[in-house]
Amino acid sequence: MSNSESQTLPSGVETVVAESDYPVTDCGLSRAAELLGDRWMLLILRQLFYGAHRFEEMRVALKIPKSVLSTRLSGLIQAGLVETRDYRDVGSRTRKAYYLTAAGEGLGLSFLALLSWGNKYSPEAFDPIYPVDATTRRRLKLMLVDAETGDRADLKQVKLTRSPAN
Amino acid sequence: MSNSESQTLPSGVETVVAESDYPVTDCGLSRAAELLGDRWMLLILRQLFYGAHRFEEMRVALKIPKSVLSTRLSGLIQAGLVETRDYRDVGSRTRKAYYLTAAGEGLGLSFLALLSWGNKYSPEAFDPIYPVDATTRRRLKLMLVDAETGDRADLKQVKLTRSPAN
DNA sequence: GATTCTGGGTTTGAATTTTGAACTCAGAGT
DNA sequence: ACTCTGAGTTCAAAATTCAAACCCAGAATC
Repeated sequence: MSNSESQTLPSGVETVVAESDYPVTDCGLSRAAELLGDRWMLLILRQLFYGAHRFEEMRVALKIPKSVLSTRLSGLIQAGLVETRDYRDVGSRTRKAYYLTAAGEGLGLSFLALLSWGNKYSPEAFDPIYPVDATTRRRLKLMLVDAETGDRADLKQVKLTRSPAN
Repeated sequence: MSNSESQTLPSGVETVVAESDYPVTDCGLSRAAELLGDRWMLLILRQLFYGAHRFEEMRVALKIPKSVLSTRLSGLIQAGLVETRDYRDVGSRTRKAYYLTAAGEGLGLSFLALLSWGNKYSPEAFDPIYPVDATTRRRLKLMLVDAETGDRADLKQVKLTRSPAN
């Protein structure tokens, strides 16, 4: 219990906390936690990223109860991460498929980060999946860089701040 | 229901799926979902990132029931993301504080990705927190790059693959 | 050396959520 | 008219979460 200015963190990360010590209520992560803090959300979003768009497809892949899938998808729609589009298979009536909106797609980087973390630290990461560039086929990774110059930055050097100019 | 080779995804992302259509069981994301797919885990980890290491500190900040905090912390320890260290305040006996291990710290990038996503897409991102470089104070962001050359890559160009050489 | 205080828990029973199975609905095909 | 299927909804049982009460150890105080 110390500051209300600047604080060095375990990771070497430093935060500037405006007035309160804790909770450091960064709305950003709270929002993410609220939405993804659920046994199924991440997995459902993964299905959408990977190209499973239909209710039944997802239900079978995830072995998720229909009732839960239904309410979760509604939630995602309400949260603006998912939208529906009609489709029609021959011999079937028109049905709804689920697609990510821009906000949903926006989670792409987070997904890659989590995927890479999971590969690296899961006890037995058998047969992991890597991101590569679709054309060059070269391996890709996430990096922290200066927002303007693009200079490489280090996670240990990260400080979280409230106002851009500080 | 189509391929078993290569697949173009909604985001323009393409996957190479070895033999099965769905589920594309990338263990990486499954692991993350398993651990973080809980109302509290992300928030607890955030506390640890932000420098709250003591039980009571976290409990108050998050308004989380003691019993839940207790079991979650045990879970994090078992999962290898958190370890305890003893500390001693004057006038108190030795107690345990919780710190991120290397695996825990490894989630740093994912956190920044989620934070940035939350800031960008939450309906009302009041007073968001940004990552800046601790010394230069310049704004930082996450970028997808070629793992070796460091050339900038595009999320739309991402393809997920199983074997490094493909 | 008995008493109090506090952080860090565990226990408990009630409230909530999740689950799986059964049921519904709508429209296409036969 | 009847059947079939994807996409739900409903419902009771099971699991989980919650808040409050209780416990425990050791430091300080008397």
